[in-house]
Amino acid sequence: MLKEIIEPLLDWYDANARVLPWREEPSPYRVWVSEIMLQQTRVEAVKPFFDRFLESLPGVKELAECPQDRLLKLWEGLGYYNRVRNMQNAARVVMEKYDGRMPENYEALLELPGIGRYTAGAISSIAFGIPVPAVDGNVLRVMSRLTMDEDDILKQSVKSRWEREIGGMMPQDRPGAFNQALMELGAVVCVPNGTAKCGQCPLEAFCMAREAGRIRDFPKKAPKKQRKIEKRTVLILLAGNRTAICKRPENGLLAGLYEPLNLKEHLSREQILNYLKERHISALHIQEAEESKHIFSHKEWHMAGYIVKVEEPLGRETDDIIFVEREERKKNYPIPSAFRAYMKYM
DNA sequence: AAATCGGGGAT
DNA sequence: ATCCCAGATTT
Repeated sequence: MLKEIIEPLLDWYDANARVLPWREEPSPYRVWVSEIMLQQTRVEAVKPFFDRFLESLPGVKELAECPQDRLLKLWEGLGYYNRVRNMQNAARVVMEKYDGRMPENYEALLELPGIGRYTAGAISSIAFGIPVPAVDGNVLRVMSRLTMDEDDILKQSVKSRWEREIGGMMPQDRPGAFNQALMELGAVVCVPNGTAKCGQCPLEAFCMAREAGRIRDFPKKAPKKQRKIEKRTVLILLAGNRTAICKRPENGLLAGLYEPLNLKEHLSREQILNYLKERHISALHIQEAEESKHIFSHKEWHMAGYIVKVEEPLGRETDDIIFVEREERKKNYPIPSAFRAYMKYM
């Protein structure tokens, strides 16, 4: 019976829970921010961002009122930037609809932008003590191994089934600890890729995959499709001590962030000159920089870089291009990691 | 149901 | 190189 895992799991968690910034004082806002940051992102990656974010935006009101550039700058390098844009939209709803206080209710949390079933369950259980499940990738891996479940954990139907299963066995007195214990076990003991540390697992005696010596065979996952390769041409425009950056569109990849000129395909010097001429930018000199590859989850950019010295623009702007000094750029403009190779020129 | 959306660390 | 992460939203 699966319910037998509850007590040994909670005992293990009490003795082994990691000390994490968001566990010190699990207020609804702090739990919310941590859960959004932790979506598809490891604990170690989130650590440097969490305290800085909380210090800069200590509450729902500050988050709701924060200018977008400053908000994205706090998220710069974390990835999946719509997470923080959605969270700000949710903060504005919380201000207007709930008088600035997070709703103490799973269904109401689920309605907020950026909060899905997992995050609503995590906030409900950890911050409010509501006995609802929080099923993430860790939990699915642990459960699939415990029961040798052959189903593909990427399927929504399988996640729903485990939510129902776990929802029916929540310890009513410690739902937050139980959810975190399952995730913690998956994160530090029942780790992916067949390297599980079964000797340290409090559930070893209950684990069917362990008994069968088949930990490596679980969880089952459908193979993922190949990434698309996109050729890009990146132009580092230098005008005196200023460089050119452009704001990306409000939707889609890297929405709202800034970047150097980033053009489709690999362009010849002639094509580059034509492009600049059409935008009334006088190029004085073009120098090849290194090529660079950046891998996203579903596509790759193969970038050819050029350093282009241009005449000082009369005003500050040409079209949507802004010329800024290095220190101002570093302080105020969020730029994706994809351009890391070229930042030394800017 | 499938595609989109980042980045980095482990293997 | 491949995997995968305290997932959500859009198509």
